[in-house]
Amino acid sequence: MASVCKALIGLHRCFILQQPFKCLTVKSITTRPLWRSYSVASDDDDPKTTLNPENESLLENLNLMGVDVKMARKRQPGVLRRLFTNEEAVALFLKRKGASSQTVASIISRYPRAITRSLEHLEQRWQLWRNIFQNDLAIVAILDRSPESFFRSSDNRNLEKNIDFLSSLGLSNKDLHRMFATAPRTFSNSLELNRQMVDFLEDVCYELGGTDPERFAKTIISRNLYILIRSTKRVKANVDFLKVSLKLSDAELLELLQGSGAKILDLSNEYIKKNMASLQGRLLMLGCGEEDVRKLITASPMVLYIGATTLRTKLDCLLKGGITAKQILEKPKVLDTSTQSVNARLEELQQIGYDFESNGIGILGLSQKRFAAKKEKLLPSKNK
DNA sequence: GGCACCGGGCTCTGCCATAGGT
DNA sequence: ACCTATGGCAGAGCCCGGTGCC
Repeated sequence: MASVCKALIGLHRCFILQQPFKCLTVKSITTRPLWRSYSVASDDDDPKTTLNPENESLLENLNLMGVDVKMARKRQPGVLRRLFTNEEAVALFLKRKGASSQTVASIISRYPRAITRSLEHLEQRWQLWRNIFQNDLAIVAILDRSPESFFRSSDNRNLEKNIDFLSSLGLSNKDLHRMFATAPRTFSNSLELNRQMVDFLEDVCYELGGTDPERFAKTIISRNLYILIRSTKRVKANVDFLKVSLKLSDAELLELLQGSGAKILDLSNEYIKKNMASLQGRLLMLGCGEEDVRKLITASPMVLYIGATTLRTKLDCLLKGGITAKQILEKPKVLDTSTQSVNARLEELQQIGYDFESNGIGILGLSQKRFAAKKEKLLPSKNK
């Protein structure tokens, strides 16, 4: 069978050699690729379809596998024109790792280039991931969520170098694991790109008069695992924006960035600006001073994470419940609670006659468990 | 026991543009 | 001419509990 296949491939090559074919750039495919009888489109008048028709037996195969061919075509049309692909081997490989047929189909639909990877490449890449994860299913789950992260790069050596590099920064295994799980794209970045971000962070530290740039970079990355999938341009814009708009000294900015500010560094720059403006506008309108707002944001940069609309509804909801802007400034943690929870809690507390003026609003920012316990304690005394 | 402070956990893809290779 | 690999972007919060102080 294999020899027949080989012979056919040889024949096929002779046939297609006259064509300008880049379709044979199968440098990474080392397992036996599938040979197919692809029919040249009958409509010879159209040079496009004649020169680059889709591989019909591939389409058939994909259809049989339950792949959404329409989606695949939209995403990576070139893959459907390839003469040699590995869909069967890839599917088998993934299934052996515990992926269901639906998962496999969904992965290929969303990232068709997956079927151009060789078995050898896959085994290697999988092994590198397995050094981080305990079992195959954890990896399958990530592939199912984000096939592109796993399949986009064909460079396993680069993946290896990235792991080495990130480990060398002093990131713990736990951090690496979380990064693989939550920002897998990081590992498909070129080593150079990741290095650029780390260099950039270290430069920021230097410029702000910090003394331990390596620790600074490590801290920010570990606090914000998404940072490495952002552009330095974006992060720089955010650093600059925070510095100017919060009127921070170098030392203050340094503190902020490696503290709670790290989490908002990866936000889109326009978004962070919009949120800042909206927050300032609202609070000033409610009679807060500019300095109050500045202090609030410096102390709880996470408030900038909240979109303008969410913030507006949340503030409205608090105010309607009788909470004052001043109380919110004093206990910004309440903004950490979802509008839904805030609403529910306000209602529950109103029913038992809770007085925010004398008891404060801290109760609104507790975890569900602590809130329930606290409420439980309030009840009997109220009923007496 | 109660509170404040703080940090951590979860989570984040799917698309487009383009340089560069054949 | 066409394809691959890679960079970059928009999108948009909430919850939990340890610890230490009173």
